[in-house]
Amino acid sequence: MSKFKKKNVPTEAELEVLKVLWKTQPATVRQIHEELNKKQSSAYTTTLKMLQIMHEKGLVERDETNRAHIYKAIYSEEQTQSSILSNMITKAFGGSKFDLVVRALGETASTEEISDIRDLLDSLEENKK
Amino acid sequence: MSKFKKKNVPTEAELEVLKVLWKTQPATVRQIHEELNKKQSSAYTTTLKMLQIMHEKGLVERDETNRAHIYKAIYSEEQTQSSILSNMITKAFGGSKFDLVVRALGETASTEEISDIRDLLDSLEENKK
DNA sequence: CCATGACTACTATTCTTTTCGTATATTAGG
DNA sequence: CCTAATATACGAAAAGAATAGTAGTCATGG
Repeated sequence: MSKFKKKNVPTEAELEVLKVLWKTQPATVRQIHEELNKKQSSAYTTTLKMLQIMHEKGLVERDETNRAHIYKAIYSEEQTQSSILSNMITKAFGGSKFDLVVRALGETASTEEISDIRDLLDSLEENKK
Repeated sequence: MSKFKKKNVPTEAELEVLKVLWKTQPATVRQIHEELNKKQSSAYTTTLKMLQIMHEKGLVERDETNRAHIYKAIYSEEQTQSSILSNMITKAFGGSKFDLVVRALGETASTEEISDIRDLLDSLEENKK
């Protein structure tokens, strides 16, 4: 019986790294770094450090067989989005998932979006059968 | 014409303060502090400082007429939730509100929740007419 | 074989957020 | 009045996140 589930919510910079990983799974630091630098430049060691920290935290795993370690995200994008969401529901929506959806759809939902959501609900109920 | 809209996303500690304010609008630092301490204790000046910072940032306004300043949130809980959400949609959901809703409803939506959402969608379309 | 380039580890710096101590002013009770 | 309680302001320490520099190692092409 585990005491407290370690919160797996990545920080902002970590999320950027994860995005790259999700696109091109196992990857070396070098590859990840190049990809990140397309958006905004930083030192190679910054990316490296980031990966090392994420490894300690258990956000990524790596293959150390060769000199250049090869990284993979441990949690999928979907899983991560879910944990970000549930963290947020707790902190900013009084624990109510419904409130979050209301707020998200609330003001600016287009007619099209609305029917998309309807379809989603339909398929959710299907699966429940 | 304003250049860049200042992001109004409160930090975690700021959000805690805001929650108290939304419950018992205008309030003194003392009142806010007592309320916060029910959850977790901290120094009075910590709460004070928090409010001062939030004031500078334009998250709260205050009445300085009397010695004990009286604070009010500038943005409603709904507005704040919206900006937190849109911030998050940008950063973690590739800008897709739909994806966020999918993720939120995805796994654990109960039958009851689903029908609640349907009702919500109905009323959204009503308003659109 | 060895010099050069590329890799990891470690440490330090910077920036932001959060927390708190101290100084100073104001108010109210005895 | 004057002391004790309570405010604000200010500065700075502490904690967390992000960035970067340096040292040492490995591997490989010339």
